[in-house]
Amino acid sequence: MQMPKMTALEVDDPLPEVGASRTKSGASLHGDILSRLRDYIVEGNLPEGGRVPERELCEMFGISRTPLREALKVLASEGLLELLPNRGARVRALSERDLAELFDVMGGLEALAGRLACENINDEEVAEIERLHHEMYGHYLRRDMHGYFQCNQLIHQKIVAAAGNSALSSTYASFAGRIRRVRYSANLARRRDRWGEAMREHEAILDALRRRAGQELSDILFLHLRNKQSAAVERIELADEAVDRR
Amino acid sequence: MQMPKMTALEVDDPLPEVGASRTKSGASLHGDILSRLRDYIVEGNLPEGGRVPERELCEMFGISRTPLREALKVLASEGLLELLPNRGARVRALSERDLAELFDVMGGLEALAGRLACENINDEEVAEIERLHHEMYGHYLRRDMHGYFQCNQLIHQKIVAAAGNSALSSTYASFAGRIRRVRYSANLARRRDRWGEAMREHEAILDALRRRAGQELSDILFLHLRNKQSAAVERIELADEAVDRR
DNA sequence: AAGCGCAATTTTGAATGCATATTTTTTCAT
DNA sequence: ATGAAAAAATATGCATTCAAAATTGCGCTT
Repeated sequence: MQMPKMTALEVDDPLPEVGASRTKSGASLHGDILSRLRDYIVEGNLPEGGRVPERELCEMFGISRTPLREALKVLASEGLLELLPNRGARVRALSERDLAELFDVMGGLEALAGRLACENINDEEVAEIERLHHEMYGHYLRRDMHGYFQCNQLIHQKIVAAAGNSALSSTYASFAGRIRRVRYSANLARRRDRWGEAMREHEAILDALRRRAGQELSDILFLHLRNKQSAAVERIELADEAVDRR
Repeated sequence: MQMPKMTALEVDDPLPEVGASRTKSGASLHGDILSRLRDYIVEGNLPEGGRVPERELCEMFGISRTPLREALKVLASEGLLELLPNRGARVRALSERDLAELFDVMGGLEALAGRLACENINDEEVAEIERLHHEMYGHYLRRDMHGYFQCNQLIHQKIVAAAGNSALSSTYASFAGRIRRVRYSANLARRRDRWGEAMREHEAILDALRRRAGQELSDILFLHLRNKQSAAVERIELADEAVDRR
């Protein structure tokens, strides 16, 4: 019923095709499957440390094992999965330490982004970030966590984009994805006293950016991420105690 | 001796098995092929921008196309290759700008490494780097480019290792590989006047490390890489004029 | 009834096969 | 002879197949 007849024009849609809607309009089938599977995992649809069901996924995406397995190897090299010899792929479980490491790397990448952004950014881009900053401040005052979070992410993304370095951008995106998977299960940085602190850090970020003070911005961003890290790791610890671990 | 023969006892060795000697003792065939192929490409055995001969490589490694193609996808995601739809893989040609971007990211990663190293490094590790530094200085005085280069690399590697962050280490290694491929064709940073400057920068690096001045070290390292970048890019420009490009 | 061993089933890793797309070669008209 | 068109050869992408490993199920022993 949903086994794709190998070649010829097959138009039947095997299943609702998970993630088919917002897929980065696929070039090749491989690339298509890759991003769809990545999204599927990042969004936490597979249990932490759980086996990756090759057969099911093939049926879900309506493809054979070959392109799926190619995607698995790539996702493993990205750090989202781990491959056990003769035992297939698992969703990589992140220890507290792993998470701390990832945050530090994110911090390093953002620090770099900040420095480069100061070299390259133009006034409009700064104005745009400024706008987002004030919008975020509004959310902060209204205690709108969700809106705040969204602006926050956007600001960080804008800074990375303003760095104008594609190698940096893609590396950053990859790490963001790895961390995001965790974020889905345990929503981060909800500590009340952390919030005000974060807001103040963002003031400093904007200020340094306005002055194009690259080195300073670099430093603030790293420390900002360090603080995010502490908040996040605390959060995970709590979550780990509530649920059970591994 | 170390090739786990897959199916029936097929003992015939199609070809000398490139890179079989120093392979990272293969866990799976996939991982084995992956690192062997990566080394093969990084060492510049395939022409820049040239087609990757699937068939030949299969014969060379004595495997079928499936694991090879898996490796190709991974190497493409690492940025070493690019995949053209229906036209296979090409060795990714790095423009001047690409190279500058890669150096900047390396700089950002080393800056991070320096900062983290200052938090974690112990006295023995500092002593080891100090030893390497002095050895390197000896090479500098004797104008021994090769020895200098080797010590230099080792120092940078030691700093990254001292950061004690595995995510950082593997990302760093990946970028180093991408840049190294270029380094093989055009040996970098041979400008005479640059050499003394680099040596002075290394003095500052060691000094900051001794004082565990993370922020300072971070900054020095980024700028150090920036200067390396300029030297390298100049070098490439010259090489590009001599040969022909793309 | 719990533990153990062995066969059946499932899953994994990799080779092979096949249809399509691309590249090269040949043919033919100008 | 030159260039376009057609045909052959080749390469690519993906499906399928197959052998080995792992997992499961079942009967047997204790």
